Amino acid sequence: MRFTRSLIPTLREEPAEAEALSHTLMLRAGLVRQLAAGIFVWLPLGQRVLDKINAILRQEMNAIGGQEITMPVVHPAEIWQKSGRWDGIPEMFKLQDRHGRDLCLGMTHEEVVAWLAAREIRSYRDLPQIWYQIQTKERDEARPRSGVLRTREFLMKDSYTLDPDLASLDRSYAAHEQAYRRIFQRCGLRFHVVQSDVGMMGGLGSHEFMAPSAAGEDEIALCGGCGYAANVELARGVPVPPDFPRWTREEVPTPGARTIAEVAAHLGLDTRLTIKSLLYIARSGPVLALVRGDHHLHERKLARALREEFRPAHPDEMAAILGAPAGSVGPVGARVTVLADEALRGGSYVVGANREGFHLRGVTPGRDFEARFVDLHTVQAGEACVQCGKPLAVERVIEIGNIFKLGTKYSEALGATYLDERGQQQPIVMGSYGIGPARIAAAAIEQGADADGIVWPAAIAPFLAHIVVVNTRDAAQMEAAEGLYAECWQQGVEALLDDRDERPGVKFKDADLLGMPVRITVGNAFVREGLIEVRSRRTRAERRVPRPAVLAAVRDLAIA
RNA sequence: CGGGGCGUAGCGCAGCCUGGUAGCGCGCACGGUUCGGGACCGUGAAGUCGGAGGUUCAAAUCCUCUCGCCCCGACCA
Repeated sequence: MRFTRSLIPTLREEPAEAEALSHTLMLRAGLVRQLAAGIFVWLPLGQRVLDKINAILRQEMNAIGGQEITMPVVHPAEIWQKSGRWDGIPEMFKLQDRHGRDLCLGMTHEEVVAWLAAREIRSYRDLPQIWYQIQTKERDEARPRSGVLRTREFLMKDSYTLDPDLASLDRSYAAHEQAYRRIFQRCGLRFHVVQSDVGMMGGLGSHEFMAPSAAGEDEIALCGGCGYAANVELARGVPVPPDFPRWTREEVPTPGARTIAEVAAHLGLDTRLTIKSLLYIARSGPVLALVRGDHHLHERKLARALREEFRPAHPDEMAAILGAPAGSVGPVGARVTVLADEALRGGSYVVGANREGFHLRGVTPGRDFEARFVDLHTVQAGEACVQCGKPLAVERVIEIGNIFKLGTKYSEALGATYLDERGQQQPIVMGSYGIGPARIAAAAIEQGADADGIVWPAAIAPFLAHIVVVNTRDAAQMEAAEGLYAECWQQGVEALLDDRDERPGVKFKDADLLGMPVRITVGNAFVREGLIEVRSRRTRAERRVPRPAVLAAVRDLAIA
């Protein structure tokens, strides 16, 4: 690829709309352009990155027996109505055809896979199967953000396993986990595999592949001692308990104190000696959820404990149900269901008195009020690991892949069954597995970039080598560069030739911004001494070598 | 969906408060001088000031509505 004949629109300045590092750099390096909120055009260089990633995906999926197929983007409503997912998913794009038939745009393909399996799989002899595709997904996200990290239209490698039973599913699932590890390793990413919430997907278990990055939307808890790793939406930790004072239960005035911080300051206490009382309205009635004053309630944890729909109470409901405004409510004497975080068991705390401007001191959950103890608080760094007791670390991460054990939910809904060895009809056991190639690209940028621009892992770089001709009007330089360019491609080294009639500084800056692993410079050293400069983008190590040694130096530095 | 911010030339921004018909830097085109880390001089092209309505002799500027984009939160199959 020659720069002068390519669409590589690099930007000198940071685009105003970009906040995340990867977003800024993808725009500046001319990889993508945004058409609308969460909808992107992939330009030639960005497309090459996706192609590299997709090639790795295909290799590793094929290696575990995956068969590539392509399913449609447009789906009839019927299959989603059968699975029960037609209603209640706000992210689903819905439309009608000219006859008024309901259709939707595919946000995932369990329904189509189950439909296909229902028609084509008949016997246990047909199982197991692994089907995958690399295809566009459409999700009307409430808030697209961070460049290509959360978009409304995106490419996804999604695969689906069909197995006769749970033991076989476990094998398919394990094969995927191993394939995913290889994929992310080959893409040059740092990542963790963590336990995750199965969410509304329903299912028997799931894991997420998480790449550490400040731009991530998720947080995970990690134990350096035993390897425990989980998304904070379900990660459990044991907080260090505070020293409880010996106090007798009594009501104390806390005029004007509305927040935990104000109450604690007013009483001269550590916030860890207070309890935060949060009122929710569930379908079956009001629920008071309690966490320690310095903790945050995780609503996904509350959702798992309640198993019904709920929402935060409005201020007037709080007053009507508990007789006090938000800052003064508490569990003692409250005639509502009380859920208390397990960290509160056995301690002695300050809680709201359900009387405006007053709190109760010396309250022990379980003794002074009845409560169901469940895990509700969001793990914080430093809490003890539930498995080994070592302190947990909390890291911000980008979700680059996930794997689900689905079970028979979709196969039963769509009638995907097989006949077992005894001629009995059985539902097919399914698994589903996803990877977002754009997120791999963004995570690679986030993890590798330096102050000058992108630093691509060699495996997914648009090109391995970037040839800079210092002076394109010097015939000798141009001829040498052309020769090197041809030789690179002949030898399987994909190269970009910057043949623009620009000053060297411009070309060096762009080379750094674009981030190819190796830069080859043809300039004065060649004119004077016949030497070519070969330089590593990542380490900045540079070698001056005679022409015949260039390719070897390129390969050498690309690995370094 | 709740909260906040921003829409002026391809990009980054000023002008708006205090109305008088648009400007700077980069980029782009042409000419010249330069040429190893985003050169310099000169000339030039390019803008329905997001859109609609209103106030006014006059609106980028004031008012109303509306569309779009970004950020925080909720949500995220």
